[in-house]
Amino acid sequence: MPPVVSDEYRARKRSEIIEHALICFAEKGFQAATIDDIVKHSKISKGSIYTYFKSKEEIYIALMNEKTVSSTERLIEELTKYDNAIEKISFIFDVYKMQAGRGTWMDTVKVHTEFYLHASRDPELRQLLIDRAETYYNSVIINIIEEGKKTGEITSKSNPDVLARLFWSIINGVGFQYSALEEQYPYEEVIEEAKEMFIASLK
Amino acid sequence: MPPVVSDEYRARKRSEIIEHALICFAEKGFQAATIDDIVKHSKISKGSIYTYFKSKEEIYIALMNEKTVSSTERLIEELTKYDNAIEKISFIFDVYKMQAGRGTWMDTVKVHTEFYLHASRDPELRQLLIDRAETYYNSVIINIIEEGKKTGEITSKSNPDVLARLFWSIINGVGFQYSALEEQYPYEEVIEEAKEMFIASLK
Amino acid sequence: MPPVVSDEYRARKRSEIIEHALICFAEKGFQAATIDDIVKHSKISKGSIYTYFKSKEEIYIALMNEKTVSSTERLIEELTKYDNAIEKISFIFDVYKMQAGRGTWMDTVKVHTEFYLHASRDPELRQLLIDRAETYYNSVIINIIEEGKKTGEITSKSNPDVLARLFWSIINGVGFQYSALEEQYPYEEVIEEAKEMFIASLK
Amino acid sequence: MPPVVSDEYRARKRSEIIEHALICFAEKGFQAATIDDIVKHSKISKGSIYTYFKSKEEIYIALMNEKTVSSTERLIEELTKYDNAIEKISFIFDVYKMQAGRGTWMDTVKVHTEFYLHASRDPELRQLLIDRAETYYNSVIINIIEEGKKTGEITSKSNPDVLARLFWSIINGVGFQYSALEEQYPYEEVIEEAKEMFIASLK
DNA sequence: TATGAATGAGGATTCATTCAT
DNA sequence: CATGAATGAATCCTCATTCAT
Repeated sequence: MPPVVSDEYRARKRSEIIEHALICFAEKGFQAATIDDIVKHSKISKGSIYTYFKSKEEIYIALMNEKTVSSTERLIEELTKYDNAIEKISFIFDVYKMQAGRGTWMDTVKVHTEFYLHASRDPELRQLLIDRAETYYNSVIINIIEEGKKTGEITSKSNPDVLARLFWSIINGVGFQYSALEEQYPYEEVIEEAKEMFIASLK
Repeated sequence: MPPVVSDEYRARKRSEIIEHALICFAEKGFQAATIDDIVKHSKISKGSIYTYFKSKEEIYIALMNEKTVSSTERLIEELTKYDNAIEKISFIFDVYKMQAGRGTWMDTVKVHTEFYLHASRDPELRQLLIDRAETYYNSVIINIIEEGKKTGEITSKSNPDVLARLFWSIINGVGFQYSALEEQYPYEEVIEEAKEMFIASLK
Repeated sequence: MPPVVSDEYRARKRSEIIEHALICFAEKGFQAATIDDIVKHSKISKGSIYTYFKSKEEIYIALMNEKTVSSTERLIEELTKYDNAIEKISFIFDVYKMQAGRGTWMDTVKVHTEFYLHASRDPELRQLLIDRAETYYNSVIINIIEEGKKTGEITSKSNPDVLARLFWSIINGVGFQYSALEEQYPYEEVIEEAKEMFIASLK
Repeated sequence: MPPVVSDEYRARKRSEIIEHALICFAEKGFQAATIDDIVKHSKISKGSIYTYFKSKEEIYIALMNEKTVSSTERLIEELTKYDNAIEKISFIFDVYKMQAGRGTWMDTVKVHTEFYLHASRDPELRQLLIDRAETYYNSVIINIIEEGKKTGEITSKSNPDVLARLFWSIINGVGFQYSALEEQYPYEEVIEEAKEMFIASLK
């Protein structure tokens, strides 16, 4: 018997659930958000959700994976447009700066941060986090820095790995404060300041 | 007739509960940690906990208040030892750098971060967060920067409020990543890098 | 897609829960009866009970509503068989007299009485009580009395509202004493005596 | 060693507790009223309450006993002022009629009714109820009726016990409805109507 | 696959009662 | 005797997950 529905149908349904789950998790937090919240928000029945994901936690993990992967892939692709290291760094700051005022992004930051906390308490997930920091985040910055050093754009003697860690810590720290304080936090100015500071330190 | 127990006794008991709650909340997260966990960990009976706090959330809030207030007060007091703005900033970075490897501090960071998320979803608590950011955090840095400008140590034209925001976002961002990744994260080096970067940008 | 279960199924389930709750409430009282008592008695799971009623109190209120409404409706319908006012009054006394020895009815009286106490302490429920006294109880008697006055059967000059109040107070008072003292209370004789007394006073 | 405090002191303290408990029980119901409510209302410490009564239920029982005994004794004494049976009955109705608007009395009725329910569920207390109905209540009315029959005032052929039961059922029924509906219930008129009806039936 | 009713373990909170001071 | 802190059993309710239709 052939599959009753296409793989593509299943993939779309999964995405749909994930999208609604993100909003629910952002609104109430992972623990406080219930499957019923997702049901209400997505209008997909509880039974259906459980045919696509075997637990609430699995939705959470899938959510994080897909967001990270897709956003990083897009970022890397866009970076190819620039061939100057400083411009690349500058571009990444600008990408985050542009997120100002976007609810979806604030939601993502909240869920992302909470997932970090969650994952840091589970050995398996923690490893995933560590791997991902390496694969998706640090390597991007390290590559740019090393490239910049070759061309002489960057003269900083600092350890590229440390710089990469600091880079993402700043992005996360600023984004997190913004997602919590919202309009009370001068997000764009702070990102701009961070950009100047970080780039100055590289030169 | 004298009171059955002194105010001081009660204050100590409250602190004791808070201390144990911090560990439990850090270990499992606020939602996942149960009152029974605190009972087991503290060996204080459930009923007793509820005579000192009227809900789990109240413990959480008290925990945050006391940690913030006492640590900030200590910090401010110690800052008076330095009369140079750059030295003051440098000292604060050093204070955080010294926390490396201290489990208690990593616990505090996790609980602190989670509380931020929690509070950002509750109008009343969110206001508390905003007020506290102003009163306890930003003002400290703004004062130092303005002092430094007067003495000519600091020449940066940037908005002191924005700088203060960035400062704490970096501290939080770095601390958070560290608390999640632990020994995988080169905390001391990152803090050192951040210190140099931030101070360079002020001059 | 058709609903998984019919409305009728749900209505029956609700009734079932209510029926078991009545017995539990009668046996121990509303407060003392636990949800687990209802679970044990009905063999319906706790979760299920909570999908039909959102709290123990809601079961209580539903219980009172359905009992009152259905029993009054039946009573009114049966009254149409008589076209003589005195016979109607006599019939109502007889209906209550017939309840002698029926455990279900004694249960209902107890729960009913306790609900009165409960409701008298809650502004919203108290209003419901007042409205119901008017709509379901007093009006029935007042209508009969006024009808009887027109036909000349009833010559009493007393206020029909006061007579209606007295009528129900007697029914309740007698029923309540009976439900508490059971076989120690000569219920049928007392109801009979009350009937004669009340009817004599109307003529 | 002689007793530290006099019996009279103890008796007064007990009464005091009982008086406050009555109000608390009336306000919230026996189960819902907590010992802490009584503590707050009476300003007597929890420990103290437990030196005078060994449980919450004991307060309840003591409350009922003292109220019943003292009020009945007073009633019987006052009845001696009348030497006519009808006047005596009339007087009792008047005593209850006079209670209109007295909060204390409405409180007593509520607590009394709830105690009935409570006691009817406990074999020991139920017996106490049955005995008391006989000793304190029915006998009073039966005596009057039998006296009235002797003097020829009363000609009713009805069983005096049944009449006595009906008498108290009416008093209770009317009182209870009044205590629940308060100003919505025309208490005085209903009592007056009941009095006329009952007396008419005796003659 | 889709649905939503059923399940019951789990968790926050309450409160009568005890007992050290 | 008086006090009120300590105790933990008891209870309501939630919610992730399962499964019959």
